[in-house]
Amino acid sequence: MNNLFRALNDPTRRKILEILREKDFTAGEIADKFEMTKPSISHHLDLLKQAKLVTADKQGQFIYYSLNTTILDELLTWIFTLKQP
Amino acid sequence: MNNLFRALNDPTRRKILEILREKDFTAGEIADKFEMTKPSISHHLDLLKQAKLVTADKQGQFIYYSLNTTILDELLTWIFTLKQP
DNA sequence: AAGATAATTAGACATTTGTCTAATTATTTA
DNA sequence: TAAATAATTAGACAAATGTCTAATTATCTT
Repeated sequence: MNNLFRALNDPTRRKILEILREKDFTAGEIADKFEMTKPSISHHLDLLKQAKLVTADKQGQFIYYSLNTTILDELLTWIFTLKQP
Repeated sequence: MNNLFRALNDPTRRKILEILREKDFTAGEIADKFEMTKPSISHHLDLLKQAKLVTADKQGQFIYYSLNTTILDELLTWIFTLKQP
């Protein structure tokens, strides 16, 4: 859970997740959507990967990133438990 | 949302929320459940309050803290949107 | 009114985090 | 095979974070 909360605790990373909701993108395509250097985005992608919120699929020299929402079920359960009377 | 994610991104604060799920506690009672100084817990409670995850109710020299889960609805909506195909 | 108790605020300090530039690795293409 | 392209890794650095001790504020009790 620690990695998950850490990954979500940054607006850039949350935006990346929202972008990947539409479809898969390469690291470069994602970086193009931000006013930030590629290494910074690469680092954010790494944290998202550590949290298993995204998966990376290398195709030639490109790396496609996909959203993985199943890991969020853990978070949903935690929230629901907290909300339970 | 920033304050919310920030507040949740710490194991001590998440534990405090879980403790408050049972019933309201004073700051001192909460602090007693951790191996950490009172000022540190006070600081965590402040961040939780900033995120509106808890409310504080002063009764005499005691301050009772209560869980507020309604603020989590915002987070639930965000997660569900992300999960939506 | 003085001392005791509950809690916060202030300030210091080490660790973590987010960003950058420069360098490196891997792949494609001329 | 050399140059170009995509992406990451390495290392530096400022800002944010979590913890502590000491001091302060507010309330209660004798």
